[in-house]
Amino acid sequence: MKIKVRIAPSPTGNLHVGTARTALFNWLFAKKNGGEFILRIEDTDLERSDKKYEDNIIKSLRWLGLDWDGDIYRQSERLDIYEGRIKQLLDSGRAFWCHHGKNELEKEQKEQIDKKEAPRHICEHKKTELGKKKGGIIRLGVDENSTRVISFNDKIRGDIKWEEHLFGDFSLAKDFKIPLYNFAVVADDIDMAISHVIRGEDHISNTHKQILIYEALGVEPPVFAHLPLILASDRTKLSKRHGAISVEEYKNDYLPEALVNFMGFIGYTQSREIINKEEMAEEFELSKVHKSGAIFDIKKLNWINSQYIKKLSPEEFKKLTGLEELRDAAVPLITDRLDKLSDAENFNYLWKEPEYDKELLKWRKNGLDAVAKSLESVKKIIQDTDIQDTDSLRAKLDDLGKALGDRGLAYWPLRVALTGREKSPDPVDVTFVLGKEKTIERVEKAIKKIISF
RNA sequence: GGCCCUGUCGUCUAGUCCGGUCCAGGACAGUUGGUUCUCAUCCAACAAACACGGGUUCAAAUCCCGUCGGGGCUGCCA
Repeated sequence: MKIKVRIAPSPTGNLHVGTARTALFNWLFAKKNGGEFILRIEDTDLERSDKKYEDNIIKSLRWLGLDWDGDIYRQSERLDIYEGRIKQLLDSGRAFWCHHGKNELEKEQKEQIDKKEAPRHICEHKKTELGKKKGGIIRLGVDENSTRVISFNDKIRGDIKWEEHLFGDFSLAKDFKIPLYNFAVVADDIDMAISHVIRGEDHISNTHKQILIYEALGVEPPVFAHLPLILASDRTKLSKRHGAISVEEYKNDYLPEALVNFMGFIGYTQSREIINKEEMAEEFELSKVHKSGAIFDIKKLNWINSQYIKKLSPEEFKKLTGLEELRDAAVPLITDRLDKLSDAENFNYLWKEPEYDKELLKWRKNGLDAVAKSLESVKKIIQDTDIQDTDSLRAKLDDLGKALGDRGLAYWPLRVALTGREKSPDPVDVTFVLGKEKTIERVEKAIKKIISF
């Protein structure tokens, strides 16, 4: 059997991280088994679907590197397929036009819930000729007296069973060319010869309905596998109120490789902490996917991201941050201490004049006069030294520190003069990046700050 | 309410199928210490979990029963 999987997002919002994770797992499964991975846009809900979301989904999947095979399928372009299948169901008598109004159905279900029953609806007139279209809806007939148990073997969870009489008739389409989710999915998966349906856990309860549709259509269902959900920190399904949920919102701070690496860990234990998707694919087994939901832990993502940032080449880093003017030597100073790309701004003293209060120049109990003296000596050292030779500059500053009886008195004021910050990389490295001229300029500026009050 | 899924450190998890090697291991986060002018890195250490109750057994995180908890679905959305 040819392995064929799909990711089927609906364009009602930007690409959700949950959808992205599902896409990744489908991608991994396809790669591992030499199968095909298809992208199908489920845009049957005309009111909520929007082309701009479709564009975002496509763009985001590309950004993540989750490339699909072949053309993009859109349900809105496949209406004939649904019409054919819905007529087949109508002709065989498995589906029928239901004329109960929406309100009537809702009222009935409410009463059932009050009576502590499973909400369901069975049309009495499904076999009658009343069924000619007159503003009704097409539903699949389910035998309310059935004693049958519908079951499927989930590749992640094992057998999942359902008693057929527990769910009533359900809706398939509003019209021949207006299919509803459960029906459209089945019609498409059949037409596209999907072999494995790998999707989120929230679809488990749709699966039995879909199996009934396969059955009515006389087609063998595919293999199903339901991934655990991505949870927010309050353990509920990740949604808008939890903040960043679309891939879009991660693009400024995170590397796609890092996000993919992280998503690979939501519901799966990879053999290494840092692993790319090709390596994940080699080891991927559906049976090893976890069953319980996992919280989206941004701190772990940050750590993974920092690991990837450290490995960035100066060219890559400059391109990603737009800091094209930066000297290559400055890049590792930044990337070694970065979680999120946008935090590169914290190192702007490498390309901008720093501003700071002169009090910051003080080292421990030493007064500003001692600081000024130290800076004068430092300035002299820098003037007389080839600063590209960091070892020798460091040695001279060490000597100064010894002479002053405190290494900090030599290093701290210089560091603040150059960066204007409490925390920064080694001032010797910053000197190297800034160059002799700029360094002396900033040291002089610091001295002036002190003596000009 | 009904149905379905699920339950090991704060978080992600290893171990559960085939009970002993687990007074439960790793990673992230946290805390402390070391290196150090500060930060980061690195190193060392600390704290931290088998949801609960029964049962089976010489022995249970692992098997059985029950309870409780969490989540999802319950649409003429997907």
